[in-house]
Amino acid sequence: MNLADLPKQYEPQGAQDRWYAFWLEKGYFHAQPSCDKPPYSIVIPPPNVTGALHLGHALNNTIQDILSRWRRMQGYDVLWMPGTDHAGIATQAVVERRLFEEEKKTRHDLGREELTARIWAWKDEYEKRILGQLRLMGCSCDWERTRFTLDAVCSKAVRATFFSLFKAGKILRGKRLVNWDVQLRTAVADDEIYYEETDGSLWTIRYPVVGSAGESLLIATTRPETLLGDTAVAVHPEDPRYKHLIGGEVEVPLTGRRAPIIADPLLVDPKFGTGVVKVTPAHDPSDYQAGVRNRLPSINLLNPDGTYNENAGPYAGLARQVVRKRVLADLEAAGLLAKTEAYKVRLNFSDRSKTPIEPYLSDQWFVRMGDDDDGTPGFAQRAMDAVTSGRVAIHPERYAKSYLDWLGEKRDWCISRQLWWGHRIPIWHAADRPESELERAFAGRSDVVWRRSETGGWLVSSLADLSGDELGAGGLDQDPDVLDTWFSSALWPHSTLGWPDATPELAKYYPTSVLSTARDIITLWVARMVIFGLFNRDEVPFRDVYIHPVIQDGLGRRMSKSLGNGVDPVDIIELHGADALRFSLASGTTETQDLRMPVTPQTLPDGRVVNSSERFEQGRNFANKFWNASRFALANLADYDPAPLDPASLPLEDRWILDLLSETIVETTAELERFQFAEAARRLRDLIWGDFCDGYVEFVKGRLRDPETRPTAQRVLAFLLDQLCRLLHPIMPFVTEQVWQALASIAPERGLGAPVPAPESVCIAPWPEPLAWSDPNARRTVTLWREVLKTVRNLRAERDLPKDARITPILIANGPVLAALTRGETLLKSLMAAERLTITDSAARPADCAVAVLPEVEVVLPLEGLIDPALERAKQEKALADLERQISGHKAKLENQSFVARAPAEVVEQARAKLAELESRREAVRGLLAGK
RNA sequence: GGGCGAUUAGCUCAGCGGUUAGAGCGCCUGCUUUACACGCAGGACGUCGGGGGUUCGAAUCCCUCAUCGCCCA
Repeated sequence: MNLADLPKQYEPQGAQDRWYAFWLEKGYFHAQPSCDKPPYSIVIPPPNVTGALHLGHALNNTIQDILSRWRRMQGYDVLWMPGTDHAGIATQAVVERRLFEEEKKTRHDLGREELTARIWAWKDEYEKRILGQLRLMGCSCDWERTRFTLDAVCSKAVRATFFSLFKAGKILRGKRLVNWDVQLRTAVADDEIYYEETDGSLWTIRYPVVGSAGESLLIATTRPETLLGDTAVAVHPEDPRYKHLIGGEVEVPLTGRRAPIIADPLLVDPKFGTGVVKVTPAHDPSDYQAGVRNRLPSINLLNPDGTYNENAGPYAGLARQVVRKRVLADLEAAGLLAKTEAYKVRLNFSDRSKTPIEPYLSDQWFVRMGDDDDGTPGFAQRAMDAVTSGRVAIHPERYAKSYLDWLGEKRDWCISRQLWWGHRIPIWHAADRPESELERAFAGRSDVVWRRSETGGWLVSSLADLSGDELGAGGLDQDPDVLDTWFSSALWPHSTLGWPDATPELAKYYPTSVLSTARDIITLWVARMVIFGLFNRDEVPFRDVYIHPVIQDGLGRRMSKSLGNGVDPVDIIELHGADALRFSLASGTTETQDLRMPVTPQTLPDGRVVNSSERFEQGRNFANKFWNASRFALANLADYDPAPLDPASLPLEDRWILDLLSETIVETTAELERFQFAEAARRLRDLIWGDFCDGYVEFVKGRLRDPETRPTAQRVLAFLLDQLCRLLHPIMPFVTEQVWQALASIAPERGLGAPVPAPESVCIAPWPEPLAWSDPNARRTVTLWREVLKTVRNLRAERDLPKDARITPILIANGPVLAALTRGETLLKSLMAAERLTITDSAARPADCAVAVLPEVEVVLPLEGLIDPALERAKQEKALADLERQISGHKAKLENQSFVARAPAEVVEQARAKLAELESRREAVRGLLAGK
């Protein structure tokens, strides 16, 4: 192969297109349940079809692909299951917003069927885009098995799960206070709302005390209109101002209703405001809790669209803001408004519609998380046990705490959403009637169960859709709600494998090996997968959970569209290539919780200005470095001859790099096993750049020029390149395949001993094994050579020698060190570009010379006429002072009796040896100074 | 309010009880040395957030304060 055939700079685009297609064509990513390789499986955290992938996705999928490719090379039958999530409210909100912006229509103008059709179209577009992005990144997913949380396979699992939950009594229905989005007309989860401080007012309202003429309670509130739903007022039980009123009643202004004065130490802070609060259980979360504690009735004032309902009497049918105005005016008129003050209010907004959230009492469906009445551990407890027992291991370990804390609350999971996009709840409502009618209608059917509803009537759940006429025309109405998105996501590790059917995939790949995800969904998603995995399969869904860091910009802010600080992985691929993206991300994947990437604008070849980060240049440069080292090797392998080789007879520098390679294989493997991606990347970079490129390539150049030594050097070089491709492949799949294929064309058979044919792709090449031998002596010797070389260069640079100056270095050493240097004489001389190299045990030095005293060798550079003696002397004096400082440090340590007595013997010994070495170097430097 | 984490070179991060605290980027100096200027060679830059403690020995363990971030109320 000719150097001219290979571009000087690595061209990622061509390699990406070519080799990704090749891998697909070969079917390397397709798992085979029938094969006898052991399984290794990962399910992708399905990206939401709301939008395209961001850098966080790129990071997570890089990790998963590293694991998948590495394990595939290790000989596992790897299944990386790809797919996407319908993302319920998020997707519906996006489509609804667009519908309104573009056509000024709401979902009610379209109807359920038409709206969901539009969302499906959106889904098709984004699913395609997302999966395309994963391919661009090089992800080795099993595309033939791609799933979608709303497809037939996943839907079947959802239906089966709901049905068995219902049958097992784990499904509850009840009135609960939820975060209500009045625009989308649905409950939203706590994590789907955000807070904002706004300027509001604090109104103080007078509540007359019943039966105590003239006495009244002053109550401050930011939401005066909710007094229409007050069912109590509360004071602190120990508050002397109000103790005498507890048990009495007040008149709720404007309603003509009476409400009790209750004592509640949790709800009331006597130091805040007037020390009296109104209690509106249907419209405030803490009031709701107080209502439950004190058995208060609730009055729901709201219609689903946010207007006030008939319970608001004369205010019925009005919007919240209008009600507030009228209530305030009416209070003023009645003389019951005592005070109005400006006040900062913390308002909740829906993340989806950006409108204020109303706490709203509504019928919702729940999955029971608590333990059974007889003490049998419930869902939350079982999921906690899975982690505390170690059946699921979370990495880094500290994240197990948030998992356990959250589950420890054992709060029921609200699974209903008043949306149109999602899995419809498989419940049919029937009016009250004798149970015998149900028994008759569903006689002989095991796929239908029913239960009495707490509001009267029947709830019927079924595995198959019911027509609605089973109890006579119109006797059954399907519940309009859909399930929380997390319900289907919680099934992902087994639903994607075909459960409830007993598929070969389910048998082989469940439980999966690793789940890689972000910490913000440990509770929402990870915990729930464990719960449903245990419920449906009686087995945890994965053995290891890896929590990756969150990517932020340089200021520590999350990347987001609204901030304009987001980095699009596709842009990075276009700028620097997929390997650069992957390597840079892997390098940042430490155990830290946040990964900062300072964002800088950059111009694409087509002129578009996009966000990038300088950190990606790290990966680009490394890919290019590897590419060029490979070019060098390939160009020198033209006449490669795969004859057998005896590793024992190789030169020291070969044995040195092979020993380093072997060590890196062991360590990189260990780092990957421990999910230490940054460490793995660092070790590979150090070996390839620091040792192979900077060291070995320079060492071997001379031998490649000599026909005598060339064949052996070539065989080692081909072997090294082969091994490096394999090691680097999981992180940088494209450049390694590009090199692998080029290598195959000139050195198809390679290996350290007897040559063997190389696999047709690095993608399926076995993961490297460490060598059977190690050679500490080669390591020591070559390390010494490199130190000496560095020292000579350093002397040249520091003494400002002209670059073409012919030097004649002298190396002074004794015993084994002298021998080690002598073995490297030819190599050292050539790499120093020395006219003459003297290696000796004689301490005689020329008069004018620059000297560096290393621990075991003195490097002397004769510089007759080129040297300023005063300057040289100053340098040696500085070196002497440096040594003195260190010597006194070590002396003090060794004179300390407790150190000698208490420190481990080997540490003391080390200190003694170090001191001896420092002292001998000092002697040498003193000698130099004396000679001047 | 509770929990978790961070604070080390200008920036991004390693190091987590034992030599003189490291890397990449950036910075400075010199180099068209036929693999690579996305490079090579060399260099400068840190009282490891403050204070206390444990220890023969602390960036590393403990306590405390400060600042920042995340999660849960």
